[in-house]
Amino acid sequence: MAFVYEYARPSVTVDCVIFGLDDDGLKILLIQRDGDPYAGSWALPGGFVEMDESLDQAAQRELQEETGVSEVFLEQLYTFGAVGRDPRTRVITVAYYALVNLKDHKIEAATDARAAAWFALDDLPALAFDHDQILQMAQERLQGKVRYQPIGFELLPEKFSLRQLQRMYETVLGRSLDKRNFRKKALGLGVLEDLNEVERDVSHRAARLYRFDRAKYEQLVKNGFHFEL
Amino acid sequence: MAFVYEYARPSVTVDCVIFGLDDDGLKILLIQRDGDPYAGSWALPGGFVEMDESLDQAAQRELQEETGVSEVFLEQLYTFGAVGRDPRTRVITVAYYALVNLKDHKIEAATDARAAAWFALDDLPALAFDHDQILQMAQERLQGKVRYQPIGFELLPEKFSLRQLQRMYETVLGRSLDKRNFRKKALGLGVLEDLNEVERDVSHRAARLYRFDRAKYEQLVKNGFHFEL
DNA sequence: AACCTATAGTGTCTTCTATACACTATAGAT
DNA sequence: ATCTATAGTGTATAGAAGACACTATAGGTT
Repeated sequence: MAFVYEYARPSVTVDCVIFGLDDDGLKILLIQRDGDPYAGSWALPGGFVEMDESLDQAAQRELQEETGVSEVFLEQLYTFGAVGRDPRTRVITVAYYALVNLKDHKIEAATDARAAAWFALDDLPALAFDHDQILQMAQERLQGKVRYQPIGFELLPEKFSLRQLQRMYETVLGRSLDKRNFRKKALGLGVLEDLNEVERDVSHRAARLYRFDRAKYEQLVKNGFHFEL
Repeated sequence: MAFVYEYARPSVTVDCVIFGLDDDGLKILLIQRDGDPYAGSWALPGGFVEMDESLDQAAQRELQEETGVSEVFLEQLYTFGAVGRDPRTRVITVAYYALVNLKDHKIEAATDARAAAWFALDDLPALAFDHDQILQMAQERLQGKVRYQPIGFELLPEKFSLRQLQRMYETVLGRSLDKRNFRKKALGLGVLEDLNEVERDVSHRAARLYRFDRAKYEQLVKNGFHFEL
């Protein structure tokens, strides 16, 4: 492995853009940096990739260490490698993104972060490094992807009503959808399992609850079905 | 920059999947490796990222050095970082892909490669490292992307007939398309400039020639137009 | 008990888009 | 003059997307 030391080579980090949904809309998870550079600034959770872990594993580990959030479905977003993006030295970062149901994931700041917190997308602090660029690309990817793949189900609780599903789509897409057309289409996809249950303790007519049937979804995809919502 | 030496950190390379089109169909550009590991094997052109160049620049440089192909529009594909993908040490590779018109790009093997050559996709040699995986992902991306973005124009010469355009789409998508419907749709997009010229020296009725109007395309995209072919 | 409020749930019509499909025109070769 | 290979053109049908308004009901309020 001598060549590793022959020249200075770029280092590799991972950074995670974690989207969460609650009644106020979309949020993202940030940490407050403890060490230099950008000490005190808010940043995406992330850190250096170790020799004995894959990129995916590194992203999961850093997310867990810095925020306490674990077991999320992280998807690779893009790799950022501009020369000056870290003021200290050359750092290439592989960015990941994920969607989580905000209520399922309690956060706890840890180790190399002062704090971890959810921020509304329209009320963000200044971010360290080029993390604003990374976030922007993540939002674009999310909007593009949610239209033809049912990734958005990660944002919802296990059991959800069609209204919750519609609001999630409206929030992510940033526009309103027609109720009847949405329901027709969502049910027509054949990946929602009707639980024969209704909401409880709501002061209006209770909605039926559904579950996302991932097995049926994967079967349809295998047969070449093309999703779109 | 002391920390670079405190621990062994993964190295970073770039690899390029270059698709070319000629009358026989889709080809990809490979180099024969000169040094270990996999000496003599065919592989995707690529190499280590230097400290003072961006990832995109590194991909362009390695492609030029190893194959003589330059000035192509490289797009980032995915970053591969499994622990054992290079037998020597830990190497993370950022994969790029591009489409070129085969006749415009004469290849010339150089420096750290024995040879460079185009290979038909259905008649490939065994590839070094995990390059078969990278290639497979590139093919999937290409098929997905060609349907809703006019990237395929890179595969054609500057001036082309609608027949050439249709054959290119058929080749990439792997299925045949209806001539009249294809022409209707292609012309309807409004990004083809009619050059008021026809083919020369063909032993049949000569086809009109068109040019891809990138400026018009970008203007339409900016106004939220959603392409699909 | 009557009423209020908030959301659930339901169908039809119109418009647009995708697809299937067959013949005439013409440049160059024979 | 004829042949060959490809250019170029329009319509009809089927399916998908989008617009649109009312009745039903759980719980709260008076």
